[in-house]
Amino acid sequence: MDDVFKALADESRRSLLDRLHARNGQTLNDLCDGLDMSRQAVTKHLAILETANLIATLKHGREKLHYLNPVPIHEIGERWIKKFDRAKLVALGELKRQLEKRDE
Amino acid sequence: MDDVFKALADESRRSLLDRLHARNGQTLNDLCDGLDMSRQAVTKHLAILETANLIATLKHGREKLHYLNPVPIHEIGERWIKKFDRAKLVALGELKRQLEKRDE
DNA sequence: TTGACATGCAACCATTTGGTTGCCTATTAT
DNA sequence: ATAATAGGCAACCAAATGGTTGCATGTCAA
Repeated sequence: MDDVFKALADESRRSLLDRLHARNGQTLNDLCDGLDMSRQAVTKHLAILETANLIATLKHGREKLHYLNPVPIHEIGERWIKKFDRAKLVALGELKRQLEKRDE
Repeated sequence: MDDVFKALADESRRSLLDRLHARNGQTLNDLCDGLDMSRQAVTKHLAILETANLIATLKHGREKLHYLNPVPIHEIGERWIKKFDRAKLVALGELKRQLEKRDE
């Protein structure tokens, strides 16, 4: 799971996932289009996403097709984010009131 | 939002959030307890979490109390993870079938 | 008021990260 | 057959990251 969080920490990688979400099965060159970085940089990002199991690839001739795997993202939602959903932000005023009590 | 993703990318920081989730309003020293790193390292992690608005702090005498703010985590769930929830992992067999079609 | 305690600040360090360039290999099209 | 196309590999680099240590400051208690 750490792999997934680390992979998601980079904006370029999140935008690659967005692109695949918009259109699945793109080649490396497709994914490079319009991006302000070298093909090799993109390759590295894709490798990190693949290691985190966020994308799966399939060779087809000289092309490599990239497919989004939404499962790990879903699991982060289920196993991590949901835990915090019940917690509510205690207003600062409320906090202060509690603190006053502590002193009595 | 990038701040939040980056803050969550580190296991130590996620576990600090977990600790606050278990018991809110802990001091720096509380949070250091049992952790295998210096107080200053923890301070830095907490600063990053605070910048990402994941925790709020309140000075109380010589102590600094740390409170979890679950809102940004919730927002990542709503604004980012939900988007991918509808996407389904296309089985590899399915993918291959699609590829065969491409060639015709 | 003086010592202990809770925290802050700054300099420093090794490793990781995100990027580059140059060249190599494999597949396709002419 | 040959050139163009798609991608892979490796070396290198600067900056960010996660950690350390040493010292300073502010607050509480004896």
